[in-house]
Amino acid sequence: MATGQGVTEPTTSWDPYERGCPSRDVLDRIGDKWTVLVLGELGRHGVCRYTQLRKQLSGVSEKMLTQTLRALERDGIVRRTVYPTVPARVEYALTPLGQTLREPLRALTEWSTRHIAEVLAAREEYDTNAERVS
Amino acid sequence: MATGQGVTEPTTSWDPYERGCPSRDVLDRIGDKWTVLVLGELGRHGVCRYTQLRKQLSGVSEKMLTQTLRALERDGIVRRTVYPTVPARVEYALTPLGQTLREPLRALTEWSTRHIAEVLAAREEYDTNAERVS
DNA sequence: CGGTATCCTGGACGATACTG
DNA sequence: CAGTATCGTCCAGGATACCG
Repeated sequence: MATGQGVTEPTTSWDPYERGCPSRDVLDRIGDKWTVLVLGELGRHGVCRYTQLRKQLSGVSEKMLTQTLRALERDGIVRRTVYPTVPARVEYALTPLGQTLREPLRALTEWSTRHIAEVLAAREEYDTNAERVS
Repeated sequence: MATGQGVTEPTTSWDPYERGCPSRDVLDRIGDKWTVLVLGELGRHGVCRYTQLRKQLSGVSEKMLTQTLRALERDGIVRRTVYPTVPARVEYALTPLGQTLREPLRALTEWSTRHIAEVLAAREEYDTNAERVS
């Protein structure tokens, strides 16, 4: 919704990837497999180390966890702090910008938990009717 | 964030795809390329015909538009009405459930437009520092 | 007008091995 | 401990052609 809002002529035809679209940028980031889960852990625990995150998000590969964290760091949403001990110790935390993302994500998560039952019911009905036809 | 909230033991290790996760379901849907844009059009115009949507979302292929609309219909978020005239006339609109999605999506869109400048600035700084290193 | 059907490609994602 | 490097797979998404 409202992807074109406040950008340029919302009522005119418009390719989201031609001009820069803020919502597209953000959705491309949070739409991937692990970003929201990582933000969730950082939101709950405040500060997390790499291995800690790996354990919380069981199933994430090292490659994807690193990639996700790097992307978030690059976007200024997560801060990465390296302590030059041996062995190295790295801590991840939300930046102030990252904190501001919590509320909109919470809204979306709340919608999900509140309405998932309706969605699943609709899905089942749709599939049932489809098989009546075939 | 909060992907595991209210599901099962948020503090325990957990693979988002093993058990059903409402947030994953929803993110998988709205994270794709066209869903949010389609919902935006339907939110603004109330009722849209197929070709109308195609023109608004320039760049969308027939396949993807149909696929996106079908998925939303299956989830009970969009209602599809066929008028058996010749040639056929099909109208799409948000269901009541779809209406409730507007607010959380609006929150996310507003975050995007409000903070995109900070994100882009962070990105540029990150890339600049990276190239200093290499 | 409002779609299906088919083929194809790039990139997201995962598995595994290795390293400062 | 916290990664990097490499390879392989799968599928979202696009191009094109055809249809009731």
